Amino acid sequence: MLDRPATRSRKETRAAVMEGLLRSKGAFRQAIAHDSRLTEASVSRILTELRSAGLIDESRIPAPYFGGPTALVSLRKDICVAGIELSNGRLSFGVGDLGCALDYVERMPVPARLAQADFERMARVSFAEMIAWADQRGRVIRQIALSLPGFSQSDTNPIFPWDMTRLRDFLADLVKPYPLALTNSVIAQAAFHRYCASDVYPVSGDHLFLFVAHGVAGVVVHESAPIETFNPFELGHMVIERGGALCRCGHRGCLEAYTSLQAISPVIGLPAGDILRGGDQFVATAQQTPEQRATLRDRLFLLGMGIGNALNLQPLPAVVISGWPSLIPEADRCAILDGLNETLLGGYRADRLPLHFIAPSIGNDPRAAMAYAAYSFVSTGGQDAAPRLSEIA
Amino acid sequence: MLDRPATRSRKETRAAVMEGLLRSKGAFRQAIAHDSRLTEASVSRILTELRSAGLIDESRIPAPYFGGPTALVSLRKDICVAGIELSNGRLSFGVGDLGCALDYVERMPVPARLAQADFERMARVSFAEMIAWADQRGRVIRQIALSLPGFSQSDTNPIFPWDMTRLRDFLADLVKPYPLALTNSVIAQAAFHRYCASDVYPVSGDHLFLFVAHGVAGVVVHESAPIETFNPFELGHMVIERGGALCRCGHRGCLEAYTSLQAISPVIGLPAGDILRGGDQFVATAQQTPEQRATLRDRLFLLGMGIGNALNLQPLPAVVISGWPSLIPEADRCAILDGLNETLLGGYRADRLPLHFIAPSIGNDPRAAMAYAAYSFVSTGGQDAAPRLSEIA
DNA sequence: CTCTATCTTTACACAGTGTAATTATTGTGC
DNA sequence: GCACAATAATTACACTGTGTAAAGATAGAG
Repeated sequence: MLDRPATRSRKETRAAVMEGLLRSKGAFRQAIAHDSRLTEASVSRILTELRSAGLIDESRIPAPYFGGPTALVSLRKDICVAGIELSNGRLSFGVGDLGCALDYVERMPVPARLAQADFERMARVSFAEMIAWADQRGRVIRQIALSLPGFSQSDTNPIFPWDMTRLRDFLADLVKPYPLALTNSVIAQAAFHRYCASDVYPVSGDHLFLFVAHGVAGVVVHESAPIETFNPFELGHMVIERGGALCRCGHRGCLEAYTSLQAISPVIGLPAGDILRGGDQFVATAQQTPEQRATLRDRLFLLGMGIGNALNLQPLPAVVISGWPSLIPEADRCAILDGLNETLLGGYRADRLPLHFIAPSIGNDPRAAMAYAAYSFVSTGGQDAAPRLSEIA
Repeated sequence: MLDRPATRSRKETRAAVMEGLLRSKGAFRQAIAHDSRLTEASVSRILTELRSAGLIDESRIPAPYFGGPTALVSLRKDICVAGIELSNGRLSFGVGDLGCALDYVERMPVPARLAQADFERMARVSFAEMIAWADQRGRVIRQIALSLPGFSQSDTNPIFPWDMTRLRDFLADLVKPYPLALTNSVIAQAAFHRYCASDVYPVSGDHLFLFVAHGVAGVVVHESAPIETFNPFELGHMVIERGGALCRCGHRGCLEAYTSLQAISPVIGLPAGDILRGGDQFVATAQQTPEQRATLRDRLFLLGMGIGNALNLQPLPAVVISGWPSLIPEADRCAILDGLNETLLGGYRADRLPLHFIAPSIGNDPRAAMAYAAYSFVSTGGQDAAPRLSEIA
């Protein structure tokens, strides 16, 4: 849109360069200049700043061609971020570097309806342990991120009906003096896919990302937009069957009442908590009765309807689905396409709407939150989070 | 979000100042500085530029208080824009100033399914007439806007299934050398309400704007966002009744199949084209049978469901509805609330979601397109559109 | 007609970045 | 091992946009 990019503040430019490095996991100056829309002269200035701030590494490598570049610029591996994640029945704490390494992790099972007071109690203990671990090793946590299912700026969380003011106060007190970013689980997953698992992610352009688990959460991924601007939404509470099945939200006919883990648990014949645990193995549909398989297909059809309705409001060229549908054999999974075909304006056509299934990122927690922390850190240009220990040195 | 506003290009700054003047219809320097986030010194510089470009008027008025300002700054009334609008069964051409005055207008009835070739034929003639009118009076059209129902950047128009490349080529050739902006009817209406009828508009913050006529179109109005970034969507093709009534799009159960003008025409007992024509008078429901009224209420209930589903994906603090539901007595209209209550997560509560009905802006055409043209003009900072006639003088 | 409160403009400084000239780096050929 | 060449990386300079602060203009009060 911008004919000539408007000048940015130094912080914004640093953030742009660092964000590019986070995405690419190391780049030559030419590529940096291109990605961040700067001249190489400006890149040089910015890198000089980042170098003296101890934020980048310049590893000498043999030149790729005659006279070519020899310094591969990357974010320093010893920059440390932490993630806290509440998802899929677990509360997880983790510490690692900007490259998604997980050097410390603690995971605890929590009930599906975790009370705010219980969360606070657990968080207080585990957070202290995590900080103690980092302090013992002299590792300075530069940014912390907490991801919550259902979180949004509007502070009305359908998953965890907590008092958000109280939560913010609690967290501010808890993490002080560390900078904290609060975000939605789906956005954190988007950050994970963008910054940590970008090489295995099936789509590169704009798309709809859906996570089907206890709820049906979605986010519109705009490739060029900053992750923090993404609008997460709960597709699960779209009413697709007037007067239909009772949902935990009190309404009837919500998508979630048909397609959440709880709803399909009896159909698949596994406890809700175990369905995703199996890793990226296919759910064994062979042992299901034809009736059960038909039911499963109908549920997937409804999911397709919900996706189609969502895409009618927000047309997008691709869809990525994570969660239990990814574990279903394709023969059954394609019921989603039928649902899409009956709702998506103009009908579903595989060539116009690529549909990708990726393994539910269970067992990765809290790496999604850590990826968001890494993003938050680079977004500040590495300036807000003062390295407290190194100040002493 | 921005701690300190990043510096803008001069064009952007000019655009910001002019956009503020278009919204406020005249302001003192203090207010301009505040609205456009500039110091008064910078405002002075920008106004000096705009003055020498012949874009603003500074009317001397008595100071409102001791030592107060005496120059009210406003956009010049003789700046001329044109709008072309295709909506509600009419193709309209209009010329006027930035203040929404309508100095020239031609309106022609068109069939609901206007063929692209027919549009081209009519447009060619009417456009020439409009230009002739302006030329005779020495009025220089600085910007033209065309608004189309269903238009979107994705170039898949469910209302007018035209070849968009052909349309763009046709228009580029037709309007040459005038600058042309192409937009969606709902966005044009949003521009109309923001810039021309802002004083009678019921909401000032972010909200969902819906227009229920031949289709059910919506747009999310972000108060602080530029209008061109708005994403219009066709709510009408959300499937709310699986296997329900057949819609013109080929699917079953679309909202439009229940709530479009065509769908309610037999219920109200008026031809579809006449329902909105009556102005802002209530549709006489007294002469309807109880069965008809019940049907109407059910249709409004479905509309409420569609709105609730849309708001679940994109939570917003208010809704504004324009179109035929605004003409229905409140006793029946409130069926929308019931539909909302059964879909909106957390249920409908009047204090949390103000719902406003405004008269369908029929008979205003093409003022919405002209408002968008005015917006497009100020967005360029008044620089792209060269005043051709005055160059001679 | 002068004074004064306030608006309005102008002079100056500074941040950010592109252009172009300068300096550094490293593999190649002898 | 050394000069050369090809390209990378840095630096000097200029320009844009805007804030600060001082100077200038305006109009009502007395």
